[in-house]
Amino acid sequence: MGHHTNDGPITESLEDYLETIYELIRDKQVARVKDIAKIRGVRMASVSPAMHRLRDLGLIVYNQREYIQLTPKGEQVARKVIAHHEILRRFLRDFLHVDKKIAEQDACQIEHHISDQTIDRLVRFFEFMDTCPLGSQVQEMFKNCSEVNPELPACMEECARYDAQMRLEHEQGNSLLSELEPGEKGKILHIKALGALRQRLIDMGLLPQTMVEVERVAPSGDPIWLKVRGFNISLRKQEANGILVERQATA
Amino acid sequence: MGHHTNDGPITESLEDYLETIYELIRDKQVARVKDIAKIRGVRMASVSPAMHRLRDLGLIVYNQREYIQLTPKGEQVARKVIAHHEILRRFLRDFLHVDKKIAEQDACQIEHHISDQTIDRLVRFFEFMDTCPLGSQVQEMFKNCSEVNPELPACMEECARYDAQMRLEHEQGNSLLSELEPGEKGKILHIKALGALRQRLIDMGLLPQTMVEVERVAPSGDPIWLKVRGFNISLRKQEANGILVERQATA
DNA sequence: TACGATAATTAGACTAGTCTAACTAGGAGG
DNA sequence: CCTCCTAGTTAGACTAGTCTAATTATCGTA
Repeated sequence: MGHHTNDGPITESLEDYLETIYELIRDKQVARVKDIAKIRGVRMASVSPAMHRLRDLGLIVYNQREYIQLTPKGEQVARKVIAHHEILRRFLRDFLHVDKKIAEQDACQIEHHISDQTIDRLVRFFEFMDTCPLGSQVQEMFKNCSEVNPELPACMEECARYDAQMRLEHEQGNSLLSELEPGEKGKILHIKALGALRQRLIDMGLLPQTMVEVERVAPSGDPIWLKVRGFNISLRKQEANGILVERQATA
Repeated sequence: MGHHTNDGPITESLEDYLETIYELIRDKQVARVKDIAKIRGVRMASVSPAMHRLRDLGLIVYNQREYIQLTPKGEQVARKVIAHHEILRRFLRDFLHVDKKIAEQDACQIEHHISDQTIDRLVRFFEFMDTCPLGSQVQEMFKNCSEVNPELPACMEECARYDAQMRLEHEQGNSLLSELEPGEKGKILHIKALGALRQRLIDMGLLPQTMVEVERVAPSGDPIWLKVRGFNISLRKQEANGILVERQATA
C-alpha cells in the first residue's frame, strides 16, 4: 500500500502495450506475454521488461509467469488510447476515405501524438456532421469527388448541383501555372494532376493556398524555375500544367 | 563519387533536423550548429552527431565547423516534411479551430507519422472546400458550433438555417443515457457535456456512434454501470446526463 | 514421477538519442 | 603575440527499446 506508483511518463511503446493488453482481455479474457508479443510483432524477450515497467508504473498487476491484469488506472489509460485510435480511424476511413489498412496504421501512429483538444474537435466535427443536414450532404459530395473515382476529374460527372459548373468557373477565371510569365506570382488553387505526378507536386510543397513566383522560364517553355516558400525549385512544363493558380498582382 | 550514400531509414529526429536546417537557410541564409540546437531545444553536443548521420545519409554537405548545406536530396526530404507540416497545421487550425500553439505542436508530431495517402486526401479535402460553395457554408457553420462559443450549446443560437431546429428534433426523438433502463442498449449520438466533464467522457471512450449497454443502475439512480466495447465502466448520473443516445432494439 | 513441450525470463549486445563535462579551433582585442 | 571568448567536437554515461541465445518454470501426459 505504501507502494508509491511511479508517476513517470508513459511512453508511446508502453501505451501500445497497454492497448494490446486491453484488447486481449476484452476478446480472450486473458492477456499473456506470448499473445502480446505476437500482436505487437516483437519477441517475448521484449515484452517481459515492458511488463515490468508497466507494473512499476502501477498500470498492470503482474506476477511473473501469470496472467496480466489491468489496474483501474491502467484500464483508464488504455481506454483513452483506444478512444483516440477509434476517432482517428473513423475520421480517416469514413470521412477522408483513406484505405482501411492505411487508416488503421496512421491512426495507430497518430493516436500517441495528438492533443486532447484536437481529439475534442474531431468529436465535435462528427457530432456536427451527424446533426446538420448540410453535413451529410457535404460528406456525400466529397466522397464522390475523392473516392469513387480518384482517377478522373470526378466532380465533372458526379457531384450534382453545384460542383460541375463551379469547378468550371473556377478554372475559367484562372490560369495554369505553366501560363504564368517570369516575374508573375500566383496562389495555388488546385492540383489537377493525378497519381504519381500529384504526389510529386504535393511532396514539393505545392499545396493549395501556397504562393508561387515564376523566376525564369526556359526558351522552349520547358523547365520552369519557381520560388516557393523562399526556396527555388524547377518544374517540367507537364508538371506545371497540373497546377491551377490564381494570378496575383505583381507589386 | 563512388561515395555511395547510405539509404538507411531517416528517423523522426533526423527529419526534424532537416526541417530546421531548411528553415534556417531560408530565413537566415546559413545554418549553424548553435542555431539548430537552440531551435530544436537540445544541446550542441546532440546536434554534432546528428549532422554526421545526415551527412552519411547524403542529405547535407557538412565539413566540421563550417556552415551546413542541404544536398538536393536533403532539400527534397525537408520540403516534403514541411509540406506535411503545413497541410496538417492548416487543417487543425483553420478547419478544426484548434488553438494556434497546440495545432503547431500536433502538426509537428503528426507530420512524421502520416501516410502519403492521408496527406493526399487532406489536400483533396481542401480543394473541395475551396471549390464547392457548400464547403464554405459548412465550414462557417462548423466554426460557429465549435469555436466561437465552445462553452455553450452553441448551435442553439448561432447556426442559422438548419441547425437549431435540427438539433432540437434530434434531442426530442432520443434519450439521455441516464434515462435508459438496465438491459437497454443505445448508440451514442452526441456528448452534450462541456469542459472537463466532456473530456472525461471522451477519454472513457464514450464517442459518438459508440454502442453502450446499461448493465445496472443503483436504486438512487446514481452510479450507472455500463458495458462499452466489451468492458464495464461506471458513471455518475450527472455524467450520464451529458450523453444523448438513440435507443436500440433489445434483441 | 519424470520428460518434453511450451511459456517466460534473463543476460548481454546493439541502436538512437540525449546529456554533461572536458577539450579544441579560430578570431578579435589588448 | 598572447589571451580570451565563442562555436563546435569528443568522450563517456544514461535511457528506452529492441534483438539473440541461453536459462528456468510449469504443465500435461506417458
